[in-house]
Amino acid sequence: MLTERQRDVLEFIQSEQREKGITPSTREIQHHFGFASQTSVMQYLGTLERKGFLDRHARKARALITPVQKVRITDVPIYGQIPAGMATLTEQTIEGHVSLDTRSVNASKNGKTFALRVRGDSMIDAHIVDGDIVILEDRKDVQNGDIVAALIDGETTLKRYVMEHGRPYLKAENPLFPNLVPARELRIQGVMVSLVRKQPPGSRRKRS
Amino acid sequence: MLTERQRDVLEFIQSEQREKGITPSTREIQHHFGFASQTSVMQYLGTLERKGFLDRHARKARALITPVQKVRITDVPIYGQIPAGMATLTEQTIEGHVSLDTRSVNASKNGKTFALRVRGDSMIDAHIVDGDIVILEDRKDVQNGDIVAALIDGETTLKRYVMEHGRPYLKAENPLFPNLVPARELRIQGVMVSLVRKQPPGSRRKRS
DNA sequence: GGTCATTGTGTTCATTTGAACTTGCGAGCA
DNA sequence: TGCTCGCAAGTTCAAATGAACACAATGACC
Repeated sequence: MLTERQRDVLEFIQSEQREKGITPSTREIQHHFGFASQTSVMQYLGTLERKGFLDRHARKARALITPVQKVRITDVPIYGQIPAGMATLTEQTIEGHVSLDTRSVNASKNGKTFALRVRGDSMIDAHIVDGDIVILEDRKDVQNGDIVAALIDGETTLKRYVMEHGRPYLKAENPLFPNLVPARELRIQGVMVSLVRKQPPGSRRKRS
Repeated sequence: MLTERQRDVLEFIQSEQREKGITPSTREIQHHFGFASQTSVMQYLGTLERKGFLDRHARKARALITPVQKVRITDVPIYGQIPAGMATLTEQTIEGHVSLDTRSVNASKNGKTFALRVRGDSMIDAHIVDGDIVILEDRKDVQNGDIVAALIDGETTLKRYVMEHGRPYLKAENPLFPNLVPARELRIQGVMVSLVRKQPPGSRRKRS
């Protein structure tokens, strides 16, 4: 898709953005590669834009936008507890944010992505422990075996969604916790797509 | 710390960065607030910089750096395998990147941060499974009980660092794996600070 | 009353910066 | 052979942009 040289230019732009926090100007790119003219740079930028690796704001300074900042990084709100409906999610219930790049999250564009802080060890056998932050997506197509956040008795719990004999139930991944068979409807708030765990150095984590 | 007006300016800059991907110029800030002169903007920028809410690259266009992009988000390289010395880490051995915000990672500024993809189930009892990405920091102060990446026989392995009777050894968190007592020196490449797991929906993950 | 930080206006300047035009070279292709 | 495409040099322009200088109003604090 890109020639080697074109990739070099793109990577230089991205690394400058990461390291200095600002986009390089055409002349800075020129000098880095030792070009005697800016025209070369202009051509690379034009090509990269045409191929979709770059967005430019015409006539503005340092106005290059690479997928690094535009597509990849998502700011995900962490909720302590999810109330009844997704509609009632407000800024108030947000505990904090995690920023992750889209690829490491597997997030699709359509669904709303959010995060929950895990409390308790009911999913310990799925290697999800107390304090972990699970990233979920509000999607419709729940599949058998997915780990989901569901609303049971006004509380949000994380369980595995299991379909058996045509009827779904929620399975805790810990023999000490009971499975939940929904009385009427099952309200799925999100499907787990990713997990983030802080590991404070120096504090030994208990083993199960 | 900041006056209301100063906060307004800072928030405008940050929201432009998030939405458009580029930093506003002084004139854009000026027009947004309806100032008749750029000098007002210059004063705000000066104040914000003095108070530490902003970094500026003098004489460069759109070169404002706010904590949004500078402090919070770190781009962490993922290595498949770490060769002998940290010095030999090059772009070539990088498998990809994860972007995380500094807070969720607990990363300190001094140490180099990097990531490793976990292979095998030797840390299963610490709830680290095959395919997980562990974020590590290259630091000197390894403490008893930390999970570390260490170099053993030319291979990088993830183990728990345990100090016993004044002598350190590496403990696998899986009864099926042996502990490693270093013959001579123990080469710690990094201390685990965080973990990221992708959970592909629809594919049921095996339990231990 | 005096000092200081904050918030402004009005104006001017030098630099930075994106962009356009022309020319040249070599590789691959019909 | 002629054609396109990637890569690059050389030159020039106009717009975008940060920065400086002088002046002024307001409110807090002593």
